[in-house]
Amino acid sequence: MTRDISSQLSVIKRGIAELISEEELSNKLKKSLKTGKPLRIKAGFDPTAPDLHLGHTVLIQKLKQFQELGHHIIFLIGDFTGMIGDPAGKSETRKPLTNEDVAKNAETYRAQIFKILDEKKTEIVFNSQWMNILSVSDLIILASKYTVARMLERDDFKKRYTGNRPIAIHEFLYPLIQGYDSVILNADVELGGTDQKFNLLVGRELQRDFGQEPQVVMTMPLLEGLDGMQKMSKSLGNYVGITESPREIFGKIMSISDELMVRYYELLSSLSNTEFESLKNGFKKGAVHPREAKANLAKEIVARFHGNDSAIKAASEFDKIFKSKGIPENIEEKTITIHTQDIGIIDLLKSASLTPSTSEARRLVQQGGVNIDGQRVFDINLRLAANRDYLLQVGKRRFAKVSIKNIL
RNA sequence: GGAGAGGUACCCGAGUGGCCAAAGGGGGCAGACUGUAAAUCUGCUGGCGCUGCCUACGGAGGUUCGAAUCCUCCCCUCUCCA
Repeated sequence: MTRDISSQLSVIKRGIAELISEEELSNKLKKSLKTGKPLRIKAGFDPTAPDLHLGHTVLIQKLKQFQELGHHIIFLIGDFTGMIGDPAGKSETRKPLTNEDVAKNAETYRAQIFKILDEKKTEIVFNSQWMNILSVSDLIILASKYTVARMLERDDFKKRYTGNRPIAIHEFLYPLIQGYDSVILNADVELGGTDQKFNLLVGRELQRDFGQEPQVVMTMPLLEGLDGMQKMSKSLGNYVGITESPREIFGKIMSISDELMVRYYELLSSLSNTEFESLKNGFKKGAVHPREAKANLAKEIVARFHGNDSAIKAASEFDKIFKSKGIPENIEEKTITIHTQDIGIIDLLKSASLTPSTSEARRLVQQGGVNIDGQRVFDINLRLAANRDYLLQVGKRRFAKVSIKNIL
């Protein structure tokens, strides 16, 4: 910890949504510098969704910055809440996670976050460690520290309450449990998305009740998903998973709107503030070509998770397919076995899993979305002879080399 | 416990006996165009043995030639009262 307070603060504050409060943080940093004790930085994750996406990395990038400043990162896996199961409001019953699931998901997390964080300097904890041994009376005491009216201050509770939508009792316990985690961990700072603000603030109250100095609360903006409207989430399908292939990640970044690209630069790229501002202005004035800027962003992000070479390859592959209308390398090869001399195009598309249903296959052919050996096909009754290979293209980006073998 | 409102496709949301595989919007997919899987425009968007058939409007029965729409019971959500 060699950095002075103001330079630490400028790094920490970059890109954040809210800081409660800067003064408290500054005091904590001062104390830390004086005593040589790093600050304890907490961030919690839900193990029900083991796959991290770019939205999560906004937060993890911030943790990394703290880490680089020499502070102690505590990565909390909320396995206790995960094992209870998901809150109400869902029509389908969700099966609660088993110990095995949690362990597996935690392993996945570990592998994923250490693409960004330094493994040696990161502490991973599970809140089941202390929640499992909390007695009912302890829980009731915990619950007595908060009121319904205060719970209803939380925006989504309020919205549901006024919108006549259900709120299950245990949902009120979640903020309390999360706050209690901060007490147990003696957190100095807790990071979360802006949607976590309420929960994080509950942590402050509880710490005060338990005689601790309240944690500083820092929220990071929620990253919009690929649609640019709703927050990025797996269930909405508008996400970029960090374990996805370079080609997928690159393509998905290229598919975002120009407007959203600026936002992604702001929250995801490692550009400095001044670099970001100049890019933003250049874009506004038309000096920066949006396509090029987007490709650079896509490359940066692919490189982060797959390395530089993969990024360059993904970029050239993308150009090949979409700029020069070429075909990618490494096309998936499939063999279809039939018992007749030939096979109908619709059947083939379905057998090769290029479409989920025959109806979908029909629609695609009728709409001109299917090419065979570079030739567009419109006839849904077209039959293809067996014992040869075909290059199938469905839409712009689904390719397959299909070999049809007949066994009579 | 009582009274009332409601549960529609991936999501939101219309529809109160046949013209409803169900308006409209969002999302998704495809095509055109292009600077990209941007933007914009157009089409499509339950399944299948596809000019027809099957499944579908919380669940199970019933009335009817015919039901998302009417009746009965059940499940779930919300509001007010206790």
